Amino acid sequence: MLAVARRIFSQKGYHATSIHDLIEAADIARGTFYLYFESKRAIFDELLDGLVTTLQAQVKRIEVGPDAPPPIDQMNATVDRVLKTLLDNREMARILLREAVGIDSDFDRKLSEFYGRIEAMFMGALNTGRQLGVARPCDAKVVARCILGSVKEVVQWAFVEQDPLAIDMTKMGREMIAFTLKGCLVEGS
Amino acid sequence: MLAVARRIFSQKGYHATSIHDLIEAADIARGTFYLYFESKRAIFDELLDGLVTTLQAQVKRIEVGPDAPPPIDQMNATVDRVLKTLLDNREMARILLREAVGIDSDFDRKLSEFYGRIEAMFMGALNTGRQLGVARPCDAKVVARCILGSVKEVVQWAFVEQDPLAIDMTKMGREMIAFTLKGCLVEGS
Amino acid sequence: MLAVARRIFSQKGYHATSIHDLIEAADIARGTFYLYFESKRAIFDELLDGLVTTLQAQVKRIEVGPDAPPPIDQMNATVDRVLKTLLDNREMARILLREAVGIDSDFDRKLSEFYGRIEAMFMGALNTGRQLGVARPCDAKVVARCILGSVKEVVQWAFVEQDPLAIDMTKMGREMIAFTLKGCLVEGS
Amino acid sequence: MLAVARRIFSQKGYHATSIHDLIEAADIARGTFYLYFESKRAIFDELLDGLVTTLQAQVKRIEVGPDAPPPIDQMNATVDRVLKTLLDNREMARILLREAVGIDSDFDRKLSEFYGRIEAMFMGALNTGRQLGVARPCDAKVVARCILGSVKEVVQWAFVEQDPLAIDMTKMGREMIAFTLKGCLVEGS
DNA sequence: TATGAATGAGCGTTCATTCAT
DNA sequence: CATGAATGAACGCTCATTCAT
Repeated sequence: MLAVARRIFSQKGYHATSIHDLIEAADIARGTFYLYFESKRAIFDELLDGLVTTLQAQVKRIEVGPDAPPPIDQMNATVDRVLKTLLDNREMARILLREAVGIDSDFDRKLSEFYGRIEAMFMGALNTGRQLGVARPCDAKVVARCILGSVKEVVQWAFVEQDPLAIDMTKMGREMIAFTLKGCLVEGS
Repeated sequence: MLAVARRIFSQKGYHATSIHDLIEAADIARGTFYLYFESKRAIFDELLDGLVTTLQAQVKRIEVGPDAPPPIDQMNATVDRVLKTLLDNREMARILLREAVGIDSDFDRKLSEFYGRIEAMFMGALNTGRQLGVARPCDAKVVARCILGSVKEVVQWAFVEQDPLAIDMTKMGREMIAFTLKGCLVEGS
Repeated sequence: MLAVARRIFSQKGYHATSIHDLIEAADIARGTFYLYFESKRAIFDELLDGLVTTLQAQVKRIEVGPDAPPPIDQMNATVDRVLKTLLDNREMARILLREAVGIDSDFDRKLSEFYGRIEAMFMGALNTGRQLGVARPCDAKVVARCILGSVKEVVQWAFVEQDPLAIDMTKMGREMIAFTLKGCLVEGS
Repeated sequence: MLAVARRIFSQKGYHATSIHDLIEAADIARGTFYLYFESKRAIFDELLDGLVTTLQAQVKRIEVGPDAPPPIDQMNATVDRVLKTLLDNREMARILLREAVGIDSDFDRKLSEFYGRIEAMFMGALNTGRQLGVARPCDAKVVARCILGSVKEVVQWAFVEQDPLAIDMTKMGREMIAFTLKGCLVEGS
C-alpha cells in the first residue's frame, strides 16, 4: 500500500491524488485504506517522514582533528550518501522537492524546520571553516541558503526532469561540491 | 481584480484559495469573475505569466567586447534588476517560488520551460567564460542548475520566511554573486 | 424547502433522513441545499426553534387579581392556544415529541432547558395555588413533571398515532385540565 | 455481552453507539459479536424486549372483591414494583424512555403497542372505577394517556436528569398516585 | 455588462456487516 | 467457536462552473 501510494503521490502530487486513485491502484476497498491509515494526510506524512528521517541521518557533521579524515573526503562521503538515499527513494524525493508547500500549514512548518536544520548545519560548517582560515568571510546565512538551494535544484532537476538512473551521481556530487567550494571562476582570475 | 487575486493567492496559496475568496475580496459577483476569466486556473496563469515575462526581460545576456562594461558590473546590474522586480512583485514571487509546482502537469511543464531557459542562459555565460579563460572547466548543466537553485532558494527564504523589505537586496545580491563566482573557500586554500 | 424538510423529518425522523432524501423531495441539487442551510443539523434546528419559540409565547403566566379573568378561563385559553399551535405545526410537533433526544448533546441540552422552563412555570403556578389555598400540598417538582408528562403524552398520542384533524382539541384540552386539577376520582370518595 | 451493551447503549444512545464501541468494551472480536447477534438492531431489541417483558409482568390488574386488598394498596404495590424494576434496570429504562423512538419504524410500532397495552389497562381500571362509582366520568382514553405520560415523564426525569439512587422512589410513587387520583387542587375548591 | 441562484460531480470519511482462516 | 481483515454503500459536505435574468 505504501509503495503504491508512493508511486501515485509521486506521479500526481498530493492534491491531485484522491483516495479513489490510491485504492484503485492498490486494488483494495475504501474501508481497507482507512483500516491502515487515519487519513490521506496521514499516509502522506508517513511516507515523507521516513525519507526526512533517513536523510537527516545521512548528513554527518564534518569533523576536524588530527585523526579525522580530510574534510573533503568527509564532504564527498556525505554527499554520496545523501544522493544515494535520494536515489533509493526517488519517488519520495520527487515529492519532497516538488510538493514543497501548500499541503497545509502544519506541513509547511515541518518542511521549513527540516530545511532550517540543514541551513544551520551549513552555517556551522562555514563558521568552523572561517575559524580554520579556509572559508571566505561571507554572510553565512545567505551562503548556507545558496548551498541548500544548489542541492535542492540539482536533485530536483536530476530526479524530476531526467532519468535519475541515467545520471552518474558520484560525478554530479563532485561537481556540486566543487561549485560550492570554488564557484565557477578559475582561481586568480 | 488581478491585484486582488494576487494578494489572495499569495496569502493562501492556490489550492486554499476559492473562487469565493477572490470574488468576496474583489467585491464582484461570481458571474462577473467568469466574464473576465475562464477559470480559477486561468487567472492564476495570467498572474504568473506576467511576472515570468517581466522577469525574463530583466535578465540580459552578458556582453563581451571592447565597448561593453566590465562583466561583473553587468552581472551586478542584472541581479539588481531581477531582485528589484521580484521585490516589486513580491506577492507573485512568493507564489512562483512556493506554490508553482503541483497545480497541474500543464503548469509544471510551463514552469519547467521557464527555468530551462534560465538554465540555458547560465550555461551560455559559463561557456563564454570558459572561452575567455575566466571560468573553470565544469559540467555546465550541473553548475547552471546550482546557480539557479541558489537564487531560487535565497529569494524564497528572503521573501517567504523573512520580511523582504527589511533585507538589503543589493548586499544580498552581491553575496550571491560572490558565492557563485568564488564559492565559499578562500582562494589558494 | 423548509416545508419539505418538515415533512420528511416528521415522517422519518432526524437520523433516518439523509440530505439525499431532503433534496430529492424538494427537487433541488445538493449544492442548492447547502446554499440555504449550513448543515443538516442547521435546518433541523431552524425548524424546531421556530416551534419552540412560538410555543413558549403561547403559554402565559396565570394572573390572579380582582381584574383578572377566572384562573380556569385563563388555563383553558392557554391550553387552547398551545394545542392550536401544535395542531398548526403538527409535523414539527411530531418531531419535537418523538425525536426527544439523541440528535447530539447540544440538542439534548436545548430540549432539556425548554422542558425545564415549562416545569418551572408549572411549579410557580402550583406554589401560587397553594398560597391561595386552592392547591394541595405536594412535591411541586414531581407534580409539575406529571402535568408536563400528561400534556406531552396526550399530544404525542393524538398527533402521532391518531389523525389530529379528527380530534376535538378543545374537548381534549378540557379533559386534560380536569385530570390535572382533580385527578380521576370522584370528589369525596 | 448483554450487560456491556446495556451500559454502552445507555451511556451513548443507540445511534452514537457503534459496533466498535460494543466489542471494545466487551473485549471480543467483531466476528464473535455477529456470532451471537444478528445485527446492532437485534441486540438492542433483545435488551429492550427483556425490560418490556419484565415491566409488563409487574403491572397487575387491580382486583375488586370481598377478599381483595384495598385498591389503593394494590396501586401502591404495583407502582412500587414498577419503579423498583425500572431502578434495577435503570440503564435500559434510560434507553426505553429517552431513545426508544426514532430507531426505525418497526421499533416504533413495537413500542407503540407496548404503551397501547398499558393504556388499555389504565382504561380498564378507570372503567371499573366508574362502575364502582369511585372514578369521575371522563374520556378514559385521554385520562389513561395522561396517567401514562405522568409516569413516563417523572421516571425519565428521575433517571436521566437526576441520580435515581438519590431519590426516594416510594415517596415519589405516592406523589404520582396522589396526583393521578386527586389532581393538584384541594378537594371542594 | 453584471448578477447570483443553481448545479452536480466529486471529495474524504464512516461503519455495519461478511467470511476465509 | 473465535477471529479480525476486508468490504463498499452511504454519508455529509465543498466548490468550480453555468446560465437565465
